[in-house]
Amino acid sequence: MNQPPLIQSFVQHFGEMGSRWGINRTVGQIYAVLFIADEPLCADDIVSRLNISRSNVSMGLKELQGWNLVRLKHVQGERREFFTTPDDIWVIVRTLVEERKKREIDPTLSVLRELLMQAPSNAAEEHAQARLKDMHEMIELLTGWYADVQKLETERLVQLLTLGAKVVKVLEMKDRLFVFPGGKDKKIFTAAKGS
Amino acid sequence: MNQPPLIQSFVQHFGEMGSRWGINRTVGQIYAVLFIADEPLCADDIVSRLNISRSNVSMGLKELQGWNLVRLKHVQGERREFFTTPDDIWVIVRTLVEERKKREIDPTLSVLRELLMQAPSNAAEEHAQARLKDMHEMIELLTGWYADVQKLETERLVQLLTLGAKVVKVLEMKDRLFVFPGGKDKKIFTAAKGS
DNA sequence: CTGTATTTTCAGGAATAACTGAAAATTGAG
DNA sequence: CTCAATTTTCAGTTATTCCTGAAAATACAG
Repeated sequence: MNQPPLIQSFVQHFGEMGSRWGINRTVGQIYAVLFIADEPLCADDIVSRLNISRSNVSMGLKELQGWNLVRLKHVQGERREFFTTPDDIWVIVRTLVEERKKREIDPTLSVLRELLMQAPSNAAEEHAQARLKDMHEMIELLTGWYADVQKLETERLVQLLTLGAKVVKVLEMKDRLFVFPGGKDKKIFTAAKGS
Repeated sequence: MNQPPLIQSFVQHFGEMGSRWGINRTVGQIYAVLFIADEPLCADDIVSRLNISRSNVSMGLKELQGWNLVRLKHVQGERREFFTTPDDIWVIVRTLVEERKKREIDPTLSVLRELLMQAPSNAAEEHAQARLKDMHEMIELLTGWYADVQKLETERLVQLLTLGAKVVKVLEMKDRLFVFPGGKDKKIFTAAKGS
């Protein structure tokens, strides 16, 4: 089936990017087709849009489901299975980040933890371990921050992103304040002198 | 050359992760060897540590240099070239993020911009474009935030990461304050009532 | 339960990517 | 400039990943 040129370009681009994203061309294209479709698609819809074999689509969909990037959606009166991507782009981003973290970071984190448990047996290992420690601390900090931010509602998250580095200004401001705790939701703030 | 078991494990792990990170096993191992070494290494050092061909090392180093992940370091009285990774882990993280953004996000951003310039020619394209717009806005927000945060000194960055989502608390606090601008570095803050 | 629609699996072939050794190119000491 | 040390290139080989069609498995209407 011939697609409008806009969709065509988008799908083709996602295919080309696929390899850089750790999936293959076809899987990237399948995702793009689902993402841009205005309704759930069944496997055969994808076959006709991409000119690839039915079995390839089956495998691609399975991989995308493994990433939690596509969802099964049953269509009234249809026996076949239909697939969609979430409407909310932020749900998609969250899933993508979560899954990439799971595949690209968590295994390394766990190896680093193991290796740091071992006692170094000579000078070379000692230096190596110091290096691993640096890497480990960095990843812990990053993943800790991520775990924290991930919990935010999307509205808050977007707010934070919009603020960008300006948030640091707010932090600096906070540093200059004296905080007198007066209960959980009742604090008194007063300006401090100097910077 | 036989490496201590700790280093061996680390290098092997980086090799295994390589494919998930968009580089191949060998390149991952070369990087690991350089990262963990306590001094600059020349190509032959890497050959002997990894048992791969000299030409493979040459290609791997070239790729890593293309990522700005390894640096050339000349050693006193040596004709051969030596390589290192930066000592500062945050320099490494910054480079990694920058390069991945360049490869994995920027091309898509530019395609999205192009496609959004075109006028949709029918209903299908109209829906598609709305979808692309969502994606585009999300990426712009994310990359804008990144561009901003990237400029921070490492100390500030770490501070921000350590704070995690608590930064939102600070934001909420700020919201409850009345701000009377009194010059660039001189503001007066006073507590507001209610939430 | 039967038979058909649909999906999944998988062995074999096609396409890509990775690796090597040999040869060419480059570098720099003398 | 010469020449040996060193690095890079690249054609051919090997290894890996991707894709397909056919067959098996599954799902479900009747």
